[in-house]
Formats: sequence, structure tokens, C-alpha cells
Amino acid sequence: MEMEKLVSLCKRRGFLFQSSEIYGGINGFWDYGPLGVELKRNIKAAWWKDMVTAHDELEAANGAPSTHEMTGLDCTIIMHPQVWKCSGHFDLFCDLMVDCKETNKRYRFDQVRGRWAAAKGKRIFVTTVAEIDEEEAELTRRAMKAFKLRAKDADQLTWDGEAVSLDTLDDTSEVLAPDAKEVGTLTDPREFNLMFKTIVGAMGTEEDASFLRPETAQGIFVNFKNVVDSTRVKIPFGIAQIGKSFRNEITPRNFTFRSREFEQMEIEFFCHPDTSADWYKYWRDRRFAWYQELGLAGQRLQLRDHEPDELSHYSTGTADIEYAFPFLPAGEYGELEGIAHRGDFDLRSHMEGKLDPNSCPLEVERNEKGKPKYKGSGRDLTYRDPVSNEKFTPHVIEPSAGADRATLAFLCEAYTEDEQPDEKGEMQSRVVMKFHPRIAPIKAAVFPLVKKDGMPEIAKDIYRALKKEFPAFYDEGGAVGRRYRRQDEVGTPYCITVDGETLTNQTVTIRDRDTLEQWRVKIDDVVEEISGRVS
RNA sequence: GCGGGUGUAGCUCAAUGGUAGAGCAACAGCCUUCCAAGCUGAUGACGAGGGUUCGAUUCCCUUCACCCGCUCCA
Repeated sequence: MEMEKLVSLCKRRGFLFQSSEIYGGINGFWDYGPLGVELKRNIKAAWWKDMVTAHDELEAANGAPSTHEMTGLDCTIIMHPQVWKCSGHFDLFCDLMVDCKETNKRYRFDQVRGRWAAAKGKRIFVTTVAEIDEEEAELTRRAMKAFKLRAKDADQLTWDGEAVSLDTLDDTSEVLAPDAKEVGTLTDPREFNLMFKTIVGAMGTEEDASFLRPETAQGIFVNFKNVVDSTRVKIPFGIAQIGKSFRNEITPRNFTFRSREFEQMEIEFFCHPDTSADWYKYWRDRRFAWYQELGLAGQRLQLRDHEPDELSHYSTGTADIEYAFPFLPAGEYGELEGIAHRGDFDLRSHMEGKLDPNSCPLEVERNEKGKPKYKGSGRDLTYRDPVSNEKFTPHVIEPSAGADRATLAFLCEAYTEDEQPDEKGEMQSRVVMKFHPRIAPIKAAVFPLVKKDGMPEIAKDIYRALKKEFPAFYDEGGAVGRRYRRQDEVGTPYCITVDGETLTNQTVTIRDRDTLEQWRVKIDDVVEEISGRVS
């Protein structure tokens, strides 16, 4: 399926629009139209129901180490700025970057290190981004090459000072960029804010700057103690949240896949360190099955465990649930959800101060004076087990899903072109959105076969009864075949038709979107019949 | 951020230095007793800004957006 067909259908039928379209649009922002909002709401509602409200905490789920509880939360988009400093986002998301005009590569200004080198009467600042233990060898290799020195002439190369970070230099005109052949190809450092910055308070200044959250997770961590203290939940338990997050993506692209404003569905699951590995496996498999149950059952969905070298130092396991979106090259997958074992990194960071993710065991990152680089809250976020009386910092399993990406995947998966016979028996192409009935924006449409003999009145009564239970649609215009096709294109799973037989025996036909099969049910049973199939 | 391409009606496309046509969709009506594209009618567009020109949708510049490749994907 070509992506343009889906994009076109999404606009034509009101699933997705470009944000601010009448003004030319704005890059990285998308609006959900009348049908899109129903689809996405259904996906979020299914997630919330399956993960939170319908969860059975009295019995251990299949594959789970024990019973567990689930609860919800909804916190603010703007939070105390210290949250982002301790979470690590401030350092990761607010960087000075330099670009190399020769190689088009981009580097973090403070991560490029180099040393003044001189030979043949010239002096340049040779740089590298190599690991610290390879730095000296790499600098030497690059300097020799830059001065066109052979190995036997190594003694002609002289160094001036120790290797330092690039951000200690005033200008970059004599810098040999890490991958460049020419000198002076780096741009001036430019601020790269991947978090949206805003000012809190009408009279606020830069000192009152805060950020729109780049993930919903931190709101859960900072409320961990509130939830434990205000409810009777006991570990193991999870806190779920659905909400908007914002990232100033460098290259928003691929329809809604990488948007600057997006919605996440996240669970932070808190458990004892000893059982955390089992819980990680449980969530990984459970979340994968969730997508399959809602219709992403084919080869395009995959569960991929991260390679050890992909993992953060503190994570003992991370897996991505990925979908082969049609806009990606063959064989490539895009992330729908990541399930990460995060250890005690987050809670400890909010207690003690930002931890250095590269330290092992994890230690607080410190500044030149030996003080924590970013001070934590100082609050005790440990947990005391009421039975064993053991006190520990819970470990966290984080299934973090993108609601917009899931919506897009369901749209892609649903889009189907098939051939069905017309009234003359000739095959005609048909576009049908094969949504799982649970997430279909409209659950049922009601048609009078023709506009006479009281059929519209009967159809309208059925329509009203259906509408009390779920989104339904009434249509009496044009040939009935055309009305069926219209519903196919928006993925309505069932069409109910009032015909001549209805007038004599009080039954109507129900037509299945995918098979086109029809069967008759009594008017009084229609609501129950459809309800049983769409919830 | 770099390079290439594109931008005309809701969608898919056409034409033109003298303000634009079609098909489908949508709307009203007719006809229709089960799988769109019969009939009649009315509606609807040159992404934005600037320049050249008597006159720009057309040529030029800028900008915005989308697509492809690179980069990025924390």
C-alpha cells in the first residue's frame, strides 16, 4: 500500500488533518478529524480499560509472577524545572550543537574534545569524539593525517597543552572537525532545545523558564509517594497515565509518526528488585499481545529485544514493539512502544539527585566542587513492605506507548483494497478499512432500503436505539450499494438494512463489512447483537 | 540542518503571460426493493508574501508545507 493513498483517505474522510492547514500548515503538528478522534479515543479507552479499570488484581495474570494492582494518574504538562534536571532530560535535550559544513555531521559542543597540534609551521586544533581511552591515539592519527606526516616523521608533530573540550575555545576557525578533512568547517555552537521552553508567570523572565514535558513518565515518578500514601496499593503495582508530550523533533516526518506534539500511554510498574526480571518479561509479552488482539496480528508487527550494546547502563532489558510502516524501507520497522527495565534509576534520581547513567553501580553525577550536579528532592521514595518489613527502592518496568503511533499503525493495517462484485456481477475494486470492531469509529450504520413504505421511520428508530450505546450512523441517500461502500471506507463493521421483509416479520439484515455476508435478526435484538460484537 | 522534487476544487489530474477545465466525491431533486460511478440542477480551486509586467496561476525572489535521499531519532 502506498502511503499517499492512506494520507488521502485520512483527509478525505476526516481522520487526520494538517494542523493550521488554512495558514499553510505547521511542521510536526497534526489534528484528528471527526472520525480520527473517535478512532484514537477508542484506542486510548481500550488501553485504559485493559490495563487499569478492568484489571483483575485478585488473581495472577497469565505469565505474571504474582497478583498486582493497577491505578491511574493524570498530571500536568508543565512541572517544576528541577524534575527535568534530575530526570536527565535537561542535559540530553538542551544542548549546544555544532554542525560540520563539510560532512554535514552534528556534534554536541561539549562532547567534541581536541588538542592544539603544530607541525610544518602550522597550528590547528585537532578534535575527536572517540572514547576517552582511545582519544590520544585518535588525535595523533588525525593530526598526522592533517599535516600529511608519515609515521617516520612523527617527531615533527608537537602538542600544545592537554586535550580539552571544544567548548573551552572562543572560535572554531582553526578547528579540524572530528570527521572533516579541511580546517574550520564547524558552525558556531547553536542552542538545540529539544524540549519546548516556556515562561511561567505573566511577568516571568528567563529565570522562570520551564518546559513542556517530553514524556509523561516523570509525573508518575514524582507522585510515587503520593499514590502509595493515599491509596492502599501495595507493591507490585503500576501507575498508568495517558497524556500529551512535546518534543522539538529535528526532522518531523512520515505523517504523524514523528510529531512534535504527541500523546503517550505509559505505565510505570513498581516491583521488588528480586522479581523485576520476571515482571519485565511479563509486561513485554503482555503488551505485545495487546496489539495483536486489537488487529495488528500479521507479519508487520514484531517484538524486538534490544542488543546488550543498545541498553542503557542501568537497564537490564529493553524491548521495542515495532510495526513495519508502509513509509519505511522494506525490512525496517518503526517503534510503537518500548518496554524498559529501568531499575531504580528514576526514583533514586528524584531522591538523591541526577544519577550518572554511565556509572556502575549508579552514582550521583557531581560538579567540579563534588556537589550533586542537580540536587534531588531529598524525599524518601523507598518502600517498606508491610509483610516482610523490608525497606527497598522499588525497581521500575516501563511500558511506554505512543497513542498516535498506535493509531497510525491501526490505520495502516486496516487499509485494504479488494474486489467485490457489483449489481451486474462484475468485479469492482473496493477500499475498506478493516478496523477491529472495538476501535472502529462508527460501530453500525442503519439504512432503509428505499425511502418509502415506512422503512425510514423503522430505520430511524433502530438508529436512535443504537446511538444510546455507541456511535452509529443513519443514511437514506442514494443506492444502498453506495451507502455500503461509504461505510466500508470508514471501517464501520456492521450495516443494518430495513427492507420489505421487515414490514412483515419485524426482522432486519445485518451485513458484515469484511465478508459482505448478511443475516437477519429481530428488530428488538439488534442492539444486543451489535453490542456483543463491538465491545 | 543539507541536497533533489512537488504545491491548481474535498480527492485525482489538465491547460494558460489576458484570472482556469474534467472525472470522482459532496449537496438538492428524480429514479432505484441489497453492494458505488443512471438523469437533472446549483456549489466549489491557482499554498503565502514580494518583485518584473499594462496585466502573473504561469517568469523571478523569499517563505511555508508535503514527498524522496542524507543526517537525527535523546
